[in-house]
Amino acid sequence: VIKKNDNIVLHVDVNSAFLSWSAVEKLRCGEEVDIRNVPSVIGGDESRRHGVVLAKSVPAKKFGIVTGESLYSARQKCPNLLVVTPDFSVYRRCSHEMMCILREYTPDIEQFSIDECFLGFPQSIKEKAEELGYSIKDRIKKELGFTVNVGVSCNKLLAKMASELKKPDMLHSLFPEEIKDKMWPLPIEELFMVGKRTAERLRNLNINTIGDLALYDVDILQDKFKSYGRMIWKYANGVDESKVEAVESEMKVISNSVTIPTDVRSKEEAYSVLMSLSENIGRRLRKDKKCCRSISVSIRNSDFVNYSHQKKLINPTDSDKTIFETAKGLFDNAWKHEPIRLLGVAASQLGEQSYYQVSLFGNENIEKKKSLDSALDKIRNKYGEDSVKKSIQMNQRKEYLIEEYDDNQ
DNA sequence: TCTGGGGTCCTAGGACCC
DNA sequence: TCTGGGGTCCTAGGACCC
Repeated sequence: VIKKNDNIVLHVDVNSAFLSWSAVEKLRCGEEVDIRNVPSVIGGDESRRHGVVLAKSVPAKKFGIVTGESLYSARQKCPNLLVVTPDFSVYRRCSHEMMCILREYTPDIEQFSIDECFLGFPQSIKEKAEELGYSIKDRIKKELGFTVNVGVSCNKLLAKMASELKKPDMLHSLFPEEIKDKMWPLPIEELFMVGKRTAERLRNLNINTIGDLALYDVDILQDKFKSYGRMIWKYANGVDESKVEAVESEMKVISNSVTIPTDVRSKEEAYSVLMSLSENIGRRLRKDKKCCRSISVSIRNSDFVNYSHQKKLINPTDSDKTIFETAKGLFDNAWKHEPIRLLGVAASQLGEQSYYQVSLFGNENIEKKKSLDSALDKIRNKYGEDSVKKSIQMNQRKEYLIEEYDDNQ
């Protein structure tokens, strides 16, 4: 039974976002070549082991280069590949400029990621929906210099699937009556929320296309894939009851992780990294006026195996020191004494700072920690913090400062 | 010089309580 | 003495998204 949805939803998706945005920025700065027209990718610094493809140009795609693969392998496919360093401040700016334009069309707008968003409209505009989509697409191209794909349908899932159909600089509709022709022939992994692992398991059931999934027995899917089975079956049938959420939902987790340029082998080195990660988390918590009630530490070893430990806190906190001390303890319990490639710290079970402050009692050191953290926030805001190296120097300095406030929490 | 970083959500199993 | 089940909380791990 397909539920009828009374809304029109547009999905706007920037084509090769990072690459397009870097291209626009380079042209703006007077560079001659448009990197969109040559085999190019956006990729990180391989010497810091950030060597993955974050976005690719259309010519690069013709060499079989895919997002997420290593630059090493991308270069083997295309020896003359141009690799461009990402510039996230440019991306944030371009994203913001696009969102400002989109907001002119409706207040019912949900940003889904840095380069995607959903726009909700009343059913009454249905006849003009495509025209509206085209004008949005062309206006972004004209005013901002990059192209987007637009999907038009009656719910978010179908609008998103529509915008993925053929790229770049295209608009597609995907209303329920078009599902059979436009969506069902696609391979199963092109369905939103069906990744590599699920695609493999579905293929073992002889489910190869989205249509195969749509027509499969939902009870068997539910048995094998639990709630996820029913969800992807609904998606394959174009059913999605979720609303365009114009109000930003509260962040549930704040995390920070880093691939270390060379494997960490000692506890002390690991502690230094955990300290700067903890400070980053603490600062962001305080900026959002939030406290966390749970901390987790993740480790990726040199064989790329990940594991993590987490711990619920007795008292919610936004203190660098408490986060760090907890992370240190978690690390000591988790670490298998093998070379470490990546370390991460995450704070979850977030809640309002003010709520926790009134509900807290018996911890007089909170105010002391607060003043220390806010003093350091000011220093960091003034001088910036970025590189792990620089942070480690600051950490050592902070180590001294912190001794005076140690309360053995 | 092969493989980033930041998120959301779900499940399973154990502890503990009634 | 033995057996049982439901509910909640916590942790670890894994799927997916961009």
